[in-house]
Amino acid sequence: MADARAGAGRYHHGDLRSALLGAAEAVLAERGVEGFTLRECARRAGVSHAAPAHHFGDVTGLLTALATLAFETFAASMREARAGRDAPADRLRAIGEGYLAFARRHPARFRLMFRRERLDRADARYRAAASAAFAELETAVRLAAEAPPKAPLDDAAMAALIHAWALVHGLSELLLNGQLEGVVGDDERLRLTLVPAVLDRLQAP
Amino acid sequence: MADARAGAGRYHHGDLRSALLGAAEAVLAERGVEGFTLRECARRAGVSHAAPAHHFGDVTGLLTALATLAFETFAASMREARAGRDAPADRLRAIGEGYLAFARRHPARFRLMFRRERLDRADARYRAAASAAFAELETAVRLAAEAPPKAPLDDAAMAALIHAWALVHGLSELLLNGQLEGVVGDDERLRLTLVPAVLDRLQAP
DNA sequence: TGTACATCAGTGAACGCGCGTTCACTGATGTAC
DNA sequence: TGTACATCAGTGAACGCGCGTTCACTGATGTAC
Repeated sequence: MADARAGAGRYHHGDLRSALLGAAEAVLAERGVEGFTLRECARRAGVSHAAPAHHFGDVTGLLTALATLAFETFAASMREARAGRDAPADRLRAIGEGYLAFARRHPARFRLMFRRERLDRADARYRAAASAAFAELETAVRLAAEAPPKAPLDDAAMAALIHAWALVHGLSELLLNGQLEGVVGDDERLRLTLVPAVLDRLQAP
Repeated sequence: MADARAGAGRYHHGDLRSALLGAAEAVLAERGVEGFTLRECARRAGVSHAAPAHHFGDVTGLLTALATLAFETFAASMREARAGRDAPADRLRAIGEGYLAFARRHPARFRLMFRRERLDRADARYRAAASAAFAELETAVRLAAEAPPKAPLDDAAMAALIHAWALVHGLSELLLNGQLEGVVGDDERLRLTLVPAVLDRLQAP
């Protein structure tokens, strides 16, 4: 019978790729992109420091894989938030909630996804995942702006899309960086009243 | 007669503090916060690598001083943009333009200012400079929302303030990270039509 | 069913690198008398 | 005007650190026959 605990004392790990991604997730959450190192990931996966190169090549490779997974979770967060909200304005607002919810729940992943450095943005899987996530937002804006499903967006609709994205992205950034604490003070008021009020502005494109 | 070129071959530099800030500015612009090191700053200032500690203590000290200067330039950028624009809606829009203009002109400084790590956000001068910059935005929103100059903002006005900040901040981030390129394609259209159209949304709080 | 062999996954020692920090020092400047 | 001395600014050698990368290796797995 095979050992149920994958990798326990065995020479071959069995599923090192997944184990490394899990470890990397934790390192990223704890130390951010800046403090992220391959050696620490290997350490946590209980494997020699040269092992990750086998699966991901280098730091960029591992982080790109991580960002790809993050984009998938991100898209799922928006998809879940919009479930059952059929009116276009409701749906757009819900997408905003899903966007923000992900940023708050996974700050390190969120910051990673939108970086330029240490990420291979030309990677096919990364691009696909990023596009799929963005499509959630775009579709919601299209519906709210009553734009046809496939045709290129005209200036007004495109401006509405950029507005929606910038608004919800900026809100995420400001919250993540703790910038709004200095402005509002009362955290309850910020969370329960102001943030929802700002998200309301997504309703009318 | 004293040597006019400060620091030329002399043991005492004369104005090392300024020279280090200048060098640090360049290092930051070229390598970003991540690639920022004290030793490189010292190298560029033509001074031993232990010298910066004398003036700034450590990396955080130097970066905090740099961020403080950046906030001052940032506030100036908004002040200049609003000069001569007296109608409240015009003024708010102009503040947005100044905000964005600074972000585009000084991406590394912009990113530095809003960081949490490697920055002493409790530093008095840093706080003062950050507050002064933020006051530009707040005042413009107050005028546009017809809120009294000193009293605390009510929910609607506060939401308008956060909306304005998030919008313009998010737009800056997305542009800086090149996120919008994949969406719009045509750079002219983005710059000349869409960004102004998004900034227009600052007019009605 | 067994054997040989290729392929793959992971090891561990070694390398060179640049960093921040420390520390005794030295050269310059300013001040007291 | 001169001298002594304290203070300050900057030096340069040394330290330890963790990193990424390389490389010959070894142990396990799978496949061909």
